[in-house]
Amino acid sequence: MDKRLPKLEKLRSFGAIRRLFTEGRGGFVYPLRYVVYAEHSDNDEMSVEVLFSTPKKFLKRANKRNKVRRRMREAYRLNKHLLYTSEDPRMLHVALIYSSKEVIDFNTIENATKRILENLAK
RNA sequence: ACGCAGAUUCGGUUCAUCGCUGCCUCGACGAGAGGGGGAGGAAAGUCCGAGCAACACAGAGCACCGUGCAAGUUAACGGCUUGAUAUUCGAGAGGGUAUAGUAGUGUAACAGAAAAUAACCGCCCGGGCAGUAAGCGUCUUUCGGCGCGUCAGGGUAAGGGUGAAAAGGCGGGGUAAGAGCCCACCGCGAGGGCAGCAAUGUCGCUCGGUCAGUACGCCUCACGGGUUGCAAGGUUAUGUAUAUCGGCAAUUAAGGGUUGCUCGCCCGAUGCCGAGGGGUAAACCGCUAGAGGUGGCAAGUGAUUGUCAUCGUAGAUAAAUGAUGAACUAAAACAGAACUCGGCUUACGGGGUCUGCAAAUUU
Repeated sequence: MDKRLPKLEKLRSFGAIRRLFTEGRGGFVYPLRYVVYAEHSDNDEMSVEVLFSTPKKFLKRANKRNKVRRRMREAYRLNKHLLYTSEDPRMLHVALIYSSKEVIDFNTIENATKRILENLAK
């Protein structure tokens, strides 16, 4: 199973991000908010681009934002197979946004990430 | 030893599994494999000073801002070092704070008679007791004397519980009472000698009789200050404008630039010709070897400097340097590079080293 998360799987294009936030649909699983935009895949293969964000509004200190973002990325990396085993191949753009003023431990973040990915895979 | 003071230093480590990033080698510049790098003492605040870059540059006056003891140090500084003076905390080692000038000028809460002119209380002097006010007691035969009170006048700044601060202090003389009014000593100021580069210190010296209040401002003086910051700025690809630039013609006027204002200076509407390029958070350069680190020796009290040797030490771009588990040992503190340095300030669990202090306690 491929657990790597190279730069190619990160959402980096400005236009795609703008489209994601204007046209995507969202949800919330404590402590994460997520936004998703789906397209039909051209070659019938699953392809996902993901974006992690920790707003300065919730965590003032840069080192805390770093810590949380790294936990989110790690949780996604270890569980992204949930998406790739989906029955319905699409091209997905996903944004995961941290929404808590506390620095939360890895297990909670991982459980939230799992539930979000299971929802998206349906 | 415990306890203090100062300086300096460390800022979790190891293992396992799974990852991220850029560099080197193989491969084809791809995929992939291997190797060896990968946050801090403050990376932070953005408070000073520089480098670097672009733009501006015609100067003058006024304003504005910053700095303000001396000498040194440095690329530079408002930093640092050593020292000076005053004040303050501490038993001590030591620590904190302040510092140009005073010619002029303003303000000083509360308290206090009064906050710098001198008034008030008080003290003293001689006079009146009626005209708007007050006489009384006592001695005396009376005139009148004495005492108290009271009224206005004059002389005083010794005393007046305050306060951050009260117009030199103490003693003697002097006086109606007092006062540097006079004198001695101390203090203060000026000069001179000596010590020091200097700030300044000091004196068996000379002069001045009062010369010196404190705090905060205004003010004055000296020195300094162009603006914007790597999203600076440059190269390449694509290439449809209204930005922008140059030339010519035309026009002197709205406006713009020159840190703020005034003057001065410069540019100018529009047309034609030529150059140019918005966006795509495009790619690359800038981008890390630098006033660099470490060690030795030498100079210096020191900041620092010189010299020799040696080391190679993050360069990301939606943004890497991590996650989980285990052990040490206790779920380490503050905290995350964004062009680069020198400082300052602020945050910080727990240690290590060196030097010094010694009031109390224990050995």
